[in-house]
Amino acid sequence: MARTGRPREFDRDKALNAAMTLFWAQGYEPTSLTQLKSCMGNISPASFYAAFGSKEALFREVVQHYLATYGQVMSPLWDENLIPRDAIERTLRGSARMQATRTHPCGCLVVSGASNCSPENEAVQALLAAERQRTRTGIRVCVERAIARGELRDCATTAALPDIFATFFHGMTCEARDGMTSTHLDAAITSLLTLWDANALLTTP
Amino acid sequence: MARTGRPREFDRDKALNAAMTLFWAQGYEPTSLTQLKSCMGNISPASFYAAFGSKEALFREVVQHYLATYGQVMSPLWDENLIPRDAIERTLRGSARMQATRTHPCGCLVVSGASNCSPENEAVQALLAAERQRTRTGIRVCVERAIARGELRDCATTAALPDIFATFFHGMTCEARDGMTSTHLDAAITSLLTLWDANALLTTP
DNA sequence: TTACTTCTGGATCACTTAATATGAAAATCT
DNA sequence: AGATTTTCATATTAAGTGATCCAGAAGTAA
Repeated sequence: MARTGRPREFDRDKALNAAMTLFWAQGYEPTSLTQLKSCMGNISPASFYAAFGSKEALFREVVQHYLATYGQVMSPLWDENLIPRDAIERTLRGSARMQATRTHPCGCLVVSGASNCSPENEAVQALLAAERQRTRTGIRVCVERAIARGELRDCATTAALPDIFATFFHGMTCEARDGMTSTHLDAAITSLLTLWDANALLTTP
Repeated sequence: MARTGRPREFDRDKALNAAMTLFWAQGYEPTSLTQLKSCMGNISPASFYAAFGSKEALFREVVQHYLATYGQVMSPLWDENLIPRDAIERTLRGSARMQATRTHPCGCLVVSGASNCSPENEAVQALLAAERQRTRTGIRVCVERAIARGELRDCATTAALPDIFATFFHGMTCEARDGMTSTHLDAAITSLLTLWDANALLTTP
């Protein structure tokens, strides 16, 4: 795009990554422009606004970047080549490991990125809420597919499975941020999945 | 205490309740003094600081008030007269109904009250984190008591039950705030508890 | 009444917020 | 070279932040 003119002195990708880490740790509102500019390499206000537009625009870009990288732990949910149970198990385990890893802030940015918001930033909150809804849909589709494929009983217990998985999934953010280890989360997932297996149907191999 | 002098013109309890609602909906940091004073009956800064000390002091009082009222849905957890399974079921169902009720902000104040915090307000965050830890302990004690009483198998699945319940419990805040109804949460709890029953032992009546 | 205590309203504190304006510096293209 | 384009650093904007201060009003106790 910008072939001519003075090249920017800071690395835009590195700056975006640094911003993501800060937003991830503190959330949208408590993160100030001053903190952002500082962690992005002491860039000036002019450089910031020229490169990213505004705080909200930067946050939206951060969310997209997050979804394209760390958020990919959710991708099994949309992989129709996977057996539904596998898709959910991989998603849960992958997300648990990711959220509990200490090389970056704990928990999920989509869950905790804008959980405290004043009315004026409703749009930011809605952005993440929509993404969470997408996740719920993905889980529900997986369970319905399992029932349709005859891998899961069609009963009251399995009808509630999507809500259980979604609630558990979103709860992991709180647990991970409060220090629960990946090992503990993984054990909980193993135990939780016996709820699936208890309602599984035998499939002819 | 204050027998003499000019009596305050506003109702301190009503003001505290109004502040609780606002903190509950928006969280600690995004809630400004201006908003607080406004919702507390357009009281003046002087009146505010005389009655509550500071924003943080008010928040701590709000949390105590919350625990003493809405937070009482957790009390079965500490009632040793209840059968452990009952204690957990009542806590989950009571909390689900409370969190999804629309007469006040959705979700749990202890979970979402300070989830987005800058470093300078770490103390506020720690206050709620300690309370969440208390809940986890309560759940764990219940499960351990059930095992000790011979009502629950002692195996890997049941060892993970406390973490499952805690994660699910804290996840309800996200779901309730995103609009999940009490009915759906209740169905999820019913289904989740089959995980307990699948590992229950028969007790001689 | 008089003395004392407490609350109220308004002005104001120093500071931070997100966002601009300006002019010079540094690179590319013709 | 010279013209153009873009970025940079500094200063500055207006509004909002939590928190104080003070004069006066409104009550109680003697």
